[in-house]
Amino acid sequence: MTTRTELPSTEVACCAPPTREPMTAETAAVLAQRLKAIADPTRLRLLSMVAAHENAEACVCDLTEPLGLTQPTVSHHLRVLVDAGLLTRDKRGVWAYFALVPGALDSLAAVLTSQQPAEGAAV
Amino acid sequence: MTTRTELPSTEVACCAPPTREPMTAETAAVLAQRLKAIADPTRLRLLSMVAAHENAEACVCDLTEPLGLTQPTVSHHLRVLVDAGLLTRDKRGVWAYFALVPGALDSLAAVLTSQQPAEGAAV
DNA sequence: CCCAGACATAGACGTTTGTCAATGTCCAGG
DNA sequence: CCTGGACATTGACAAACGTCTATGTCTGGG
Repeated sequence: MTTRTELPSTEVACCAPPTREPMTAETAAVLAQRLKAIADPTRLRLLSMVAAHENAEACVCDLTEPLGLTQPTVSHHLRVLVDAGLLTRDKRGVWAYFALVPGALDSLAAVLTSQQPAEGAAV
Repeated sequence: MTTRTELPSTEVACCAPPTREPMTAETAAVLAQRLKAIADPTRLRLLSMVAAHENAEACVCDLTEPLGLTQPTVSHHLRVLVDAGLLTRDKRGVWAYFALVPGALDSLAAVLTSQQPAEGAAV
């Protein structure tokens, strides 16, 4: 830490002071948790595969085989995506159908571009 | 896996077949690696703090104190962000100045919304 | 009533990640 | 030169993560 605090202006400062307010630690923690949900190759492919279906809806059995992973692993990743508010689970009969939450990915992307919290769009 | 392969149409299918091509494993791996760089509370705050400066430029000494972390830890996170193509490092004299790469965050966000690789905008 | 199949959960294990203390490197001043 | 300060690098360690096997739960059919 440079001794930039309460010193006369003769002291050298390495950079200019901030003009805007930086992100809060709490906001960063919430955003990071949501980003962690999609910062995984398998989960990105799962999202893509669900989106590639006709009604943006797919069941586990169709998602397991193309990934080359076991069923419990796929189930685990799907749970992470559901908990992050990116997918919805709908169990009809024996099968569980997963669908994209409309606008969830877009609101996440919007936070990155605007550098604004946009707390209202959170889960 | 359901026995949906090479069976007559009398077999029940859990969901409709995909209409579009899902994301490649390689594309998912590259995207996930870039997302991992920003899927961390400390790094999100670092990006925000750099962006909050006047010229979108800041040195390590100004970033360490508000985070409450040690200097090597901050240096490590900055390295991750530089490697991910989100920040640039400019060492002038004794100090190292970090600046946002214009459009880097936006191109990352654009991939999420469009669900398209957009490889041309990669690092 | 029992069985088979679809999916979830629990526990275990190797790998990755975030953090720190200690040390190295480079630049500017005296 | 030699010293102090800014930053990077290394090594170590605990926590978190991704994956698997084994098992549980629930539903529909015979």
